[in-house]
Amino acid sequence: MIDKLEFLLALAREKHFGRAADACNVTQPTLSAGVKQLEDTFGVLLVNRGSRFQGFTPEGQRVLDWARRIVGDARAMREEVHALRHGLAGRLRLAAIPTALAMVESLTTPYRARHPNVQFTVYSRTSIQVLAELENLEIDAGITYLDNEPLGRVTAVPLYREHYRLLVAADGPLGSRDKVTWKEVAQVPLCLLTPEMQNRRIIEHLLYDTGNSPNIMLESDSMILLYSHVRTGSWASVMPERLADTLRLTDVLRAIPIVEPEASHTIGLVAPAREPMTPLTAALVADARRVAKALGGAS
Amino acid sequence: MIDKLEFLLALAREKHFGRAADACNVTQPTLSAGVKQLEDTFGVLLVNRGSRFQGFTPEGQRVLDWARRIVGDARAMREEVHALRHGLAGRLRLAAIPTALAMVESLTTPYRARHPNVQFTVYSRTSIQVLAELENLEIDAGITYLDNEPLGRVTAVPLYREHYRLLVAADGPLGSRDKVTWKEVAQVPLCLLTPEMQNRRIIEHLLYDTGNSPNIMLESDSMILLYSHVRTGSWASVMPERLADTLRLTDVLRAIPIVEPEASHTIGLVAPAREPMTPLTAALVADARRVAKALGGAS
DNA sequence: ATCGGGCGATAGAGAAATCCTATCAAAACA
DNA sequence: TGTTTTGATAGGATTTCTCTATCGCCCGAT
Repeated sequence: MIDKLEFLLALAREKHFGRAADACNVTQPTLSAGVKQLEDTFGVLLVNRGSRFQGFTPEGQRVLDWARRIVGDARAMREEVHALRHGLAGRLRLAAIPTALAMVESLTTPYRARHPNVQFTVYSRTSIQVLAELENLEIDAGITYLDNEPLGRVTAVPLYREHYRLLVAADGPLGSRDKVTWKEVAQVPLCLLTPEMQNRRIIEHLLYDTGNSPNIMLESDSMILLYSHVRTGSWASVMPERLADTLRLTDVLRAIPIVEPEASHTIGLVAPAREPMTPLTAALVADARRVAKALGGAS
Repeated sequence: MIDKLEFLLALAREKHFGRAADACNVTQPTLSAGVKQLEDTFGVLLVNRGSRFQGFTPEGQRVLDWARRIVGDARAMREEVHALRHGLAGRLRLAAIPTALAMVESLTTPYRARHPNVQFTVYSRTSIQVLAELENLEIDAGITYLDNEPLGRVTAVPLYREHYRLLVAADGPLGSRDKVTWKEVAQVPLCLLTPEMQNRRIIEHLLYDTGNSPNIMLESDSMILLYSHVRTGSWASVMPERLADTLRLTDVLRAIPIVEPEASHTIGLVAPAREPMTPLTAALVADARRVAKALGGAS
């Protein structure tokens, strides 16, 4: 029964019988039969299909909600019983938005000190993907914006606030200033994330609000690519201050506060709003609260 | 998987492999194998057995908690999907303490008017049993004291308050009085519930507090037996006023308020604290809130 | 000490389910 | 119109499940 519900979850995220089957390590006929069996026991069609996957019926949606819950609980049960015998162990699957990737270590390092047998998998994802994968139990927790997208059924722990800075060489454009306006920044050629990233959209929005259209010289979905370019001193960028600090960019570049307006957004940890949480996730949330205090709350 | 968890639930309430197997409609070896399989997948012993059932291990207790939750959710899922297709239908299993049995109709009657396809099973149980069976998912909701036992993880809806009256013929002992004290009542030979019932313990406690020892002429766990005796006019009893009214005892007998102290206890509906509830239970809780208002709240 | 009954584990056979490979039909795409 | 993609179906092998029958153990009674 529970494995059939897992089929449904896989189908929900893959939207494709074949790929969902792969994800479950079964063949496509097996997954088809599993879904069909669920439909038989409920006496209701769960999936709309016309020679290809066409989404879930209303009943399917409800079953999907329950499936997420039940499958999640079953996993939490296994994990908890295992933890009772062998202490906290297993793999914690995280996803973070690119601008938060550099600070993940401030969560994982103290966590590992406390629970050395826990392994990590950390994905770089857009804020949308973080929430979607959290929903589908593909990850245990995420690090993303708390104040932009609607969060859904999650527990959120604010970690810090992004304050935006112009990263530029001292002898570059505006490099001698103590503060700059968004209007001025819009004149500077910039390196930014690609537009599917919320950080890019936030910054773009602030730039467009000045009435000017910014000049994005280079864009990438990889922070390490942006970092290596900006570090040369020949490219400018707009970044959260804490990120620039963590990357040691402020050693070689100026990080100039951008005003009018002084925008900021909250970044935090999100975990499924399950009660109780899995032991691994619960420990992470507890650590996150401690770290948030160390980081000066969400200030 | 889920059916194995059901085995565990049955074992928890029957405390006996054979009887638990019967309750699950399987043979004893099948249930034994199911439990063993759970133990194998978790890699932990769940049940202490020394040629007979000796309770659960600590890990078994935790698994049991999860099992209650998962099995309950699975049932709720089935019920909800069924309700989406065919409207509310099925069987609502209730348990009420004896002194509340007569008022159950004030819940079931409006419920049935709204949802004619729902069938009822109502058990007469002690307040302890109500909570235990609620815990083990043997019943969907219960009607019991809200202010005496610790309730545990339930949602409670207060329905009314029990105010105690001396039921006695007009020409019987104290029959002409407008109010009596517990001390006086302690002198009267009474018909009461048996001592495992909380109502009996409440009344006995009030009587003993006067320093006298009451004279319990007749006791039973059956309300209809008490009713038929008291109705003759030759036996006296102490009952909640609303109960006496519902049973029309006040037509033929006097119901004299008992003071010093004017004790009262709250009776209410209790349902598992599951979010979301099963549709049948949710509808019952909604009705209970309405009925509570009609009854004048918990006053 | 021995017998008898209750309880749960074990063995083995038959039944049922699950899962796979191979194939098919329909729709989508070029 | 041919090709590809997608999900359903058929048939057979394998695994899993569940039953009957029986055993071993503990306990209480004789």
